[in-house]
Amino acid sequence: MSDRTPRWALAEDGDGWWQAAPVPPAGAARADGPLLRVRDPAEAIRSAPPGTRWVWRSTAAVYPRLLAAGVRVERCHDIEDAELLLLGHEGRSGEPRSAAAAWARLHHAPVPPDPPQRAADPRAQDPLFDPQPAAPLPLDALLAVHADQAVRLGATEHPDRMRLLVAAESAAFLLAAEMHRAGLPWRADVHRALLTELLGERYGGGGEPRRLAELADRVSAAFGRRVRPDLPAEVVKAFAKDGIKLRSTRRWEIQELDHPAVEPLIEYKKLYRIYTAHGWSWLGDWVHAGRFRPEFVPGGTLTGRWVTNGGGALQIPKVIRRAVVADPGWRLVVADADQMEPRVLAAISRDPAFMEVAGRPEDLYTAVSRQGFSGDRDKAKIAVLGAVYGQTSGDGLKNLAALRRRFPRAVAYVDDAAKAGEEGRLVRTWLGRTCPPPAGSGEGYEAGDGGVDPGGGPDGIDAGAPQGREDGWTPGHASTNTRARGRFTRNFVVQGSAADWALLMLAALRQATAGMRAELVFFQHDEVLVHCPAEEAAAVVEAIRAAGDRAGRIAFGDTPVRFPFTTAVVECYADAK
DNA sequence: TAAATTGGCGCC
DNA sequence: AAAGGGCGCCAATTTA
Repeated sequence: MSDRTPRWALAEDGDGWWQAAPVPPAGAARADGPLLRVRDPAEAIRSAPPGTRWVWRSTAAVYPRLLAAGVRVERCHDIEDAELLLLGHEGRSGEPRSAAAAWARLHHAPVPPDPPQRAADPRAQDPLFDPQPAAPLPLDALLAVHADQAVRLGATEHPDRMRLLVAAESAAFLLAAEMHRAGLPWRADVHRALLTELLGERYGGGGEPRRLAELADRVSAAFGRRVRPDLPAEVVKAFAKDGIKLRSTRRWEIQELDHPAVEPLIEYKKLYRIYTAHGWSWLGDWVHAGRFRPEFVPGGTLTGRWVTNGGGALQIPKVIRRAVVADPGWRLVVADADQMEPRVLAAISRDPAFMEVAGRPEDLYTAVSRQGFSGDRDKAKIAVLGAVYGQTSGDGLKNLAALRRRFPRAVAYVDDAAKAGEEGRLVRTWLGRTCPPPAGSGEGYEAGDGGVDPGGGPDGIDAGAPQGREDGWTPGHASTNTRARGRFTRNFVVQGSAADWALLMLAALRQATAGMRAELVFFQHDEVLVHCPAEEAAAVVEAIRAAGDRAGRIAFGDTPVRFPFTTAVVECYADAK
């Protein structure tokens, strides 16, 4: 990837002043361009050419205040995120990733530990809020780290892919800040009505909801004595008294039981969950002025999926989505990538038959079902998911054999990833995000080339299988932990590569909507919500379709695999299903 | 008493 | 239908 975009660096100098300068060409010691020293970083942005890629310590630390000043940035290079990705690729996950730490490593100085993550503030509307507080790094030091990162990016297994990953995740941090600022439209009045409808009135206006109390009473009545349904130990004991032995009180364990407590107990669990996780107090904490503003963290999981801090934004119960309503005259475009993970598996495994199936203009599982599953879509779906998740028992295992016959390379790809994990090696996503070493593998992890490469390349990173590991791994004896590690790495390459694709898709969509009034307001693994004026909805739908295609081409090159969306234009999120 | 762990369940 | 992967959050319980 040749990047002719101008690059400027921006750094806080510690006195409340900011410095900005063009990034010198590789090899040059010092910028020959202007050196700006300003009070307001927005001023620096406005002084540089439009489209500049901004090199800074942390997007989350800088960008909110730029947005508050009315300044948007097209692209950036987030030093601390790049450091995280590079350390991972080098087999050094867990080493501090702050810019200061990167600088210290470069100069063989004592490496400061990363500052602890602060909990999200429900009222975080303050643009100066910094989720990653850290000592500022002077401009020259930042430039030195940036130059070092450029060299290390060039030394990765697939430099072009890795640069793509770094650029895309940097864009994702820009988007995350923009989505936080925009907020998800949220009707507190609708939410309140919904809660009352589901849970009943609260005793005394703020106490336990009536329906919850009634259900708890019914559970007690069914057992003939007082049993609190939210205490698993009490529930297990109560069932035992009635001659039913339970390993847990999980819903799937109890729902088939023949006992009068089961029905009210399951209903209680469902409503209790809503009450505690998305009830009245959640509403008071998280919804202000008609918006829910979670803090999105791109790449917050090991696989590269995003997480959110506070508000449980990625676990909003479907029933609560009734409260997500577009502004008057506006719409929500809800787009869900169809079978994202199997399509990604087709693209990364290069299995010809699976790619062909994933390129047909129809439901992927239906297409798979015609290849050795005699049209049984459910069986085909179970087999595919079982392969991706590493299912160890049940129907998935039976159907896996049929899948392996028809799509040997696709199944071999995930099997190889599982084997790598069991042998203590590292695996990577398509763009190069790398899984951490197994717990207990200690210091000095040998990072080499590799990961899973069924194309016949070098056979992965050689971990050297250190002795005395906590996971009990020894050659030839697959422990429970070893198998779990295999399931993790198996899933990692698919879930992670899907997250790679999603990053590129979001970056493309963000770019496409930059000239519109439309705003991305929510993202959840394979689903994106855009809030836009009704008259823009059709253009947004098309932009999403194009972004999916473009992401597929940029990530995986020219393959027959398609990445379609199911898209709905609605006023209320709950109507999208 | 505070921090860490557990059980359970919401989402993908 | 359940069980494989990834999370966050809550309440209760255990540990330090």
